[in-house]
Amino acid sequence: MFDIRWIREEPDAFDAGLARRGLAPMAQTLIEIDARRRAAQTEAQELQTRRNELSKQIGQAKSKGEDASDAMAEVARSKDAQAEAEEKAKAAGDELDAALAGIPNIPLDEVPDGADEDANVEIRTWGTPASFDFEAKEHDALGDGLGMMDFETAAKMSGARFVLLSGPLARLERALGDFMLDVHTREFGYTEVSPPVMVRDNALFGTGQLPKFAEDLFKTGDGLWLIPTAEVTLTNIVAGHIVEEDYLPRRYTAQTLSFRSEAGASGKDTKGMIRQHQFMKVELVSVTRPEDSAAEHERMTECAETVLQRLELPYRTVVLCTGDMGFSARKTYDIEVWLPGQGRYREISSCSNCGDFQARRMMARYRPKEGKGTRFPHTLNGSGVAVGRALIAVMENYQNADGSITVPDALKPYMGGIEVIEPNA
RNA sequence: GGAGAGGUGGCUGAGUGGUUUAAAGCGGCGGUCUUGAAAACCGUUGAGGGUUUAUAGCCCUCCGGGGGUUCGAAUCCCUCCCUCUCCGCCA
Repeated sequence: MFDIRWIREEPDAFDAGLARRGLAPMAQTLIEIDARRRAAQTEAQELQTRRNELSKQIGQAKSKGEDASDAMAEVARSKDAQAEAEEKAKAAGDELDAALAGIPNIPLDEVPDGADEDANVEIRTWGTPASFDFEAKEHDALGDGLGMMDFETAAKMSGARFVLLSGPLARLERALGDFMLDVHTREFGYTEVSPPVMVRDNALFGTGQLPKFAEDLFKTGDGLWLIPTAEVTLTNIVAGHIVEEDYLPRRYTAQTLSFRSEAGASGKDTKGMIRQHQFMKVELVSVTRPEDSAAEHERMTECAETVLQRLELPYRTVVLCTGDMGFSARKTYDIEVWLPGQGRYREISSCSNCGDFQARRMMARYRPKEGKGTRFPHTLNGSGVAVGRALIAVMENYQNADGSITVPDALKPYMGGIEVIEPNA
């Protein structure tokens, strides 16, 4: 959400930012609505000032037993005009808010321009894709061979895009989540959180999923939404609060299920568990002072990369171009893990700096040590990492010729003595 | 689901229609004292918006959200939301 005062002062910069997102200029329209709003508001306020004076006079006159009918008559006459001005101001304000709520964040200068993922820029790679002396299989073939990844049974009760894991493979998913939480809490200072996974409209408005992306979400009969990512709940921890500057930075992590309707993805990744309606994810959220968010963004991305390094999974990190970034982000790094079965890199984490875009929407503020008033902090979120996709990556990278999966060293403490996952007899 | 009690400034918490501008405490900030710190004492300290070159003034709004009564509402009425307590049900 943008500050209309900033748009008023820098309309060209605002429109230039929109253009990089492929959007038409809006500054002039917004400024016109805002001008209407302010004119009506000023008028209403002036009438209110007069009314306040008169009410005071009436009170004084009455207490002395004097006649106040002239003042009362004047108040009565101005009532309609004031109500009309107030109504106009509110209508224009609502119109302005609705327009602003649908405008995405503007990319930082260093973000590469581009229409889609083909214009993303690789900034580093880590590890070397292993070469197998047999034909590497995809995770769903491996899972089927193990007898521990069952799409049919899941489909019977839930439909497409669900899976049922069992035995050591189910445990491997649990081990991955535990391992990731341990890394982030013990080594990187994140506070572990166990948040709700159902939220109200206002929480999703705060992080930017609403009002524009309702179709990507699941909604319950009671009007609650299932979170598409724990970014929603972790970021909304600070919603509506004014905190002291010393409180920042805040760093939260949580392992939760995420729910996505995948409305726009029909026909995409229909095979396997790459794209599910429900998946486990460890999420990282940071709330920082504005001047710290760029460094925090790098740090957060390193936290996510550390998970893959410990698991010895080759990956590359890319910076998303303007056309591939999410609604609330001003800059995003994607981490893509190497999948030998698919023979390509696939997204396993996305780390975004949202600037003050979300903080404004959820009225999260802090009180600076120096100077007056309050400021909006910056919010960042990143997967640290997607547990479901990490499971896939481990399976494909640690597969053996006989279809078994070697447990990565980093996960052995979490697997209760299981070192190799063997097919069910 | 039934009954009841509440939602007040960064936090706790007074205040039931008019001597406007919400008491007090805590916290924060400044100062006195001290070699320094703590304690004590004194002072100060809300948010959003309009106007404006202005983080100066002046003005408006804000006591959960919305609506109403009144010349005037934290205070009265309606409605919605939320929190808490007891009962019922229940992982």
